[in-house]
Amino acid sequence: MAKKDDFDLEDFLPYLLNQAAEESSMAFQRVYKGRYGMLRNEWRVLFHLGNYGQMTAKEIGTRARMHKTKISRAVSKLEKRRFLTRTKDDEDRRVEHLNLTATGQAAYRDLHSVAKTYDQKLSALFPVAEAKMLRNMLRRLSGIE
Amino acid sequence: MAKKDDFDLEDFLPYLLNQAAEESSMAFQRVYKGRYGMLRNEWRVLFHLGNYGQMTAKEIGTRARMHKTKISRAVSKLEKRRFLTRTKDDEDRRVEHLNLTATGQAAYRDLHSVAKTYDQKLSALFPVAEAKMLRNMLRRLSGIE
DNA sequence: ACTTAATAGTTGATTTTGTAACTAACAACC
DNA sequence: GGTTGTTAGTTACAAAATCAACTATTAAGT
Repeated sequence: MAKKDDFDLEDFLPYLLNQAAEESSMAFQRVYKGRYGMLRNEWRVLFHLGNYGQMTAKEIGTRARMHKTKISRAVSKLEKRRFLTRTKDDEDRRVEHLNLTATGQAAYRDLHSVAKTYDQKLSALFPVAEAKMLRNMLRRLSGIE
Repeated sequence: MAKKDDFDLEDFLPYLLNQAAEESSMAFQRVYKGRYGMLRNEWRVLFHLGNYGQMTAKEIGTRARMHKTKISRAVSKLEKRRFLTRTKDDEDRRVEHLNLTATGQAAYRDLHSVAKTYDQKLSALFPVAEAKMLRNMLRRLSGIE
């Protein structure tokens, strides 16, 4: 019996995106969780600081599109584990500048290298041009309103 | 100052996938939440039953890759709201067959049509061939182990 | 038949998230 | 300079996810 409708749940882009996102996050999650007991938000904050250097919580939130409470909690945990330090801005004392400690940087380098390898493995599923196109399409989809 | 490393966080596929998934889910979430007070898991169960007809919780879990506790709770809520009914299997009385009620089917049809329209809008961001390729790539990424 | 293992689904305790209200600091306006 | 508004970040409480333990039923091995 053929489907009476041509639009199948498994063609629904948000669904496909979710499945792919979840599946592809899993393997990597096991690494940062296993090695450093980190949660996803903590890893994201770590990665942003490692990648872009000193940032404020606000800046991370804007870039990563994370809500400020997520960042606040992630920063607290990372601070408790001595992965980062805070320093108040002199001119605007509401603002805190976040910096990775040596420990944090080591963790970042480690995870960065795992991520890079993993990304290459995923990308290798497709021809180079297609993998590049995929990234562009995903970026485009992220910018919808 | 150029980046010292060629691998940027914003190129990381799991990250891009998550952003795109989250962004594209949001608009649709507002609909099923607003119209029917549903959560994502409830919508997923509803959609599976609407799409494939009678199923067991186990079958839904396998197809949608949802954990059984999520399904159990989603099914309870949908049952409470009279969107579905359960019937015990005669041969194996552990198994419950789930079916949408008329109300459930109406909700499904409504949301299905919204999803279809929304999917077309998303797909229209790209040429037809590319949109098709995107789906294929996402399916491929979902099947990684 | 009887013990052990496996399976479908539920429940409860803990962790994590989400939402909203909050503090503290700055800015703008009059 | 005092009122009002805005912004950075935190905290408290409710909602939801996770993980392990649980019930009930079936299957398998002896």
